[in-house]
Amino acid sequence: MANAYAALDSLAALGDPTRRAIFERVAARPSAVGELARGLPVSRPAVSQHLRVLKQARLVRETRAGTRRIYHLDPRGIAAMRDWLEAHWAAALDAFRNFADTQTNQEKPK
Amino acid sequence: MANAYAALDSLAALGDPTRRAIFERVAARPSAVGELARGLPVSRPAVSQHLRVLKQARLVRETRAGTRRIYHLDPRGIAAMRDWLEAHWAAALDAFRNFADTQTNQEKPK
DNA sequence: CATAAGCGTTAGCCATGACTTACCGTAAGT
DNA sequence: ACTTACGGTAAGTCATGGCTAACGCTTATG
Repeated sequence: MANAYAALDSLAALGDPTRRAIFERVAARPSAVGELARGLPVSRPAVSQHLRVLKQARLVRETRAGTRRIYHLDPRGIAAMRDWLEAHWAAALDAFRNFADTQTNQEKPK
Repeated sequence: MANAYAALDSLAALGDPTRRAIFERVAARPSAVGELARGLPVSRPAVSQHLRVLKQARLVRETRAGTRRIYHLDPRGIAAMRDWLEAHWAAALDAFRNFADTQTNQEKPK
């Protein structure tokens, strides 16, 4: 169940708002560390530490270009989250229908 | 705008492993608070507090049945996460292709 | 009315982790 | 070789939040 753990890591990683901001910037365009730090209210080492977490969660990958590291998205982490979420999405609908059946008294329709 | 924040709340809420455990149990079957607490290594008030966070994130909803509160899934939070993730899933693939192109050119942005 | 069951809430403790400063390694330019 | 730019790492501080114990409210049952 290594995939399941990867999905959990992704969720935990994106739980932090600063990491979400970094993730969305990297999603918009592959960027270097200093470049990301300049557009955020935190220091460069903080960005570096966040990128390490995102990397461990398989959400980003780095490519060295001279002294710079270009970070871009890693589809693996997103795919793991996507699979995890789709499974529970199906369960949510099932449970909801099941619950709605036993509640068919005064429930207002959409 | 409200939807975007809802998606972020969902991600933050599921970032905690205990909340994920509670969420998955509720997803499997609508349950009462004490019932959930008995199957988890934390106290009942802890479960209650986690359920409050999950409720604010639109991931669960409660229904009163006598003195008990039955918690079941709320599709809204999952749908918000799903939409957010699908958007970045598409961006991930785009950025990935885009990155592959600039790799052959050795261009540096900005 | 009295008792019990089921939960939410509060107060407080404590561990996790997010952040900064300082430092060191590496690669490119002069 | 020296200097500059870029970024990962270490150490230490501080706030966030997850947890428990204690309390009170509400509803069912005798």
